[in-house]
Amino acid sequence: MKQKITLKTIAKEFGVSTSTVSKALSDSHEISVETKERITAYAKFYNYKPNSLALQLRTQKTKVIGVIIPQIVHHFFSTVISGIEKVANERGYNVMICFSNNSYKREVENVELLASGSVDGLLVSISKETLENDKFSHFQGLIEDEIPLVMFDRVLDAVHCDKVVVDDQGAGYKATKYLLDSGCKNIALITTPDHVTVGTLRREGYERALKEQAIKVDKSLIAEVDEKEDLHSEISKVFGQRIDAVFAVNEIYAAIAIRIAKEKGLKIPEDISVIGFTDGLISEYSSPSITTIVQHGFTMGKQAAELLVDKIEDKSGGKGLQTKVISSNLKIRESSIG
Amino acid sequence: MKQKITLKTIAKEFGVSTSTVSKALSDSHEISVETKERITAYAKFYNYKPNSLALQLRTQKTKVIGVIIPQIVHHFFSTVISGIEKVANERGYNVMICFSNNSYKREVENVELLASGSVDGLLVSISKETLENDKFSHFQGLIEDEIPLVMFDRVLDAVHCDKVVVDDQGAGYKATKYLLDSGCKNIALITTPDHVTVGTLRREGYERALKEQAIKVDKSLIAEVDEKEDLHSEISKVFGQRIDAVFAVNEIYAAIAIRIAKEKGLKIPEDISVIGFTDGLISEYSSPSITTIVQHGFTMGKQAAELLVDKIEDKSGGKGLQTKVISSNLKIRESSIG
DNA sequence: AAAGGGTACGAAACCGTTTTCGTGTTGACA
DNA sequence: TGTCAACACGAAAACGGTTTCGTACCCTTT
Repeated sequence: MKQKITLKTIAKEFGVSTSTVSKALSDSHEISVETKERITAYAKFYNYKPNSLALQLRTQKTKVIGVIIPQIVHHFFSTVISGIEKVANERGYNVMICFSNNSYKREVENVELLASGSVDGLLVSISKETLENDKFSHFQGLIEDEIPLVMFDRVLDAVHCDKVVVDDQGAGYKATKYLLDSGCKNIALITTPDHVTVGTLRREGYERALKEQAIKVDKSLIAEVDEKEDLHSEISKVFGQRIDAVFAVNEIYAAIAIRIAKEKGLKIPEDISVIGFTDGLISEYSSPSITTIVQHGFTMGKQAAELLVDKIEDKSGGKGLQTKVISSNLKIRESSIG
Repeated sequence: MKQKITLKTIAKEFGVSTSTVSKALSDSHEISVETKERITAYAKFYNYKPNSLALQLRTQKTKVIGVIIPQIVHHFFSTVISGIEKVANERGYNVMICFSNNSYKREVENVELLASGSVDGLLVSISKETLENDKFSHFQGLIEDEIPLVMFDRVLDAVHCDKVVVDDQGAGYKATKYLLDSGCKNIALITTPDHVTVGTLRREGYERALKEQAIKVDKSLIAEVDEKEDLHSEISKVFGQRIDAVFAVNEIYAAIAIRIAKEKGLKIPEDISVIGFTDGLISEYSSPSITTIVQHGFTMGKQAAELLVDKIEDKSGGKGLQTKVISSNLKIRESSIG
């Protein structure tokens, strides 16, 4: 990198002090009009830009917000990031992104790195491993240092900070209720293992909707599928039962369910309805297109960022800790009976 | 944010100078063992972390690389980012991400922002608008300031910097050749308007493969579809012709082609083969799954980042400007005849 | 006793900027 | 002629580190 032009360079050029140059460039009344004109002209010509590091050191503000997410190659997280970037940009902040890769160790490293002065605040979605082990001392440290922190989507209840979450329970309820209302009786649920909070919540919603209509929860209709296993064969199991609908807790499970249904010669939605979660490209472009719960990742990102920036700029108005719940809604497509 | 603990704080506590503390913490031989022990113990207890801004100002290095991409909600770009982050992390760098939203203005703003001292180098994929207007003075500025710059995927030929691109022409050729070899005669091409370089290159590959087999390029089989238009009706047009294969330059176009084929009662791949570009989730999980050109976004991200970090650390070894070409390959699935 | 050499630490410069608090010069006014 | 304000600018501190270059002290050596 070439030696950049600094206040000192300019000062030397004009035989004045750096303070004079600084003031001239900020159009201070202390400097004569003539001097100001000469200096600004020179600065513009040589494309002078104040060194942001120096500014940051002085003001103790970096105008950067750090984001830690489990992974980026995931439609939902991309949309969240997109929302975060939008408000960050509007409010004059930049975004620094790190991935935990769902590993506890990487998450801790990232937190420490970002917290050591390079960001004004942190936006975090917890990694799966951290969720499983329920360790959170790295966040406790942030809170002691009073570094603004907002968690979103995958949160830790034990950490006292602002949060933005999806109403997963309500969403599970909505999806199941919709299937019941459209005449389905035997609804299979394809979910994740228990430790992933969101899966559990969606399941609770599912069970609540069934109970409300006095339908017993049939465990043989529920498949807990780990992402590492053979998805196709795991999901096939529930097709052994007599079912007329499938509620999958994510897009991919839904797509696989559709594939299996087709293989078994079932017509969608006539013989079986399928409903997914997360409104991504798969749901939109597969044929038949898939009815889903849309999660509003963009909204979630925006809200989380707003919350954080308010906190950083101390505009939260002493509201204390907030937890915002983003409600989701159903987007009805071809894989279910309207 | 709480007042953080600094060298000065510690120095005052022990009645020594900041230099002593600094040296003690870096285990300098100049400091007595006893003093070192007392100071490090204290520092550990109070969780002292050197302020990274101060370090950065002094060393003139931020250990951050800036990335500017058109959009994040896009499978290919997510994978690229993922690759970038991987090597950045391995080599001790952080990643700062900005989106141009395909707008020239935002791209310029982002470049200026990142270039004003907050990053050690820049990784850029050009926005569509910039590509259309062929304006690139903002990059010229970077080059004059000798700020390391690597462009990837969507690049500007006029800017002299390192580049990492996909072999789009070769990929177009490969896809077309494969279709021809499997017995298809009338291959429709669904591409983007001309100004998007990648679309043009893929088309060239398509035409080259046809010519090689002495087949005339039939313009009525080529649809130039803009993303803003009604994709379904635009793509429908080529189905008016007699075709036995479709080569789409992206996943979404391919998915829509499949949908149209189904609507027309055509069997895939018996009546018509479909091949896409970009190996995303749609291709993998739709049924039938879609044969695609896989682009190796992860590899691209890694290579781009390697190139950049080498440049930053001056390890490029005077190789001059490099352009790396990532070759793509075909992933055969259900939508075509193996 | 003078010279030499470790030992253990401090002073100060430096990175680039902003900002507070002088300070020298000029002109006006009493 | 002395006083005072206004003007235009400079010196220095501050942000938080690292690093170079002293230097005071003590012990050994000749």
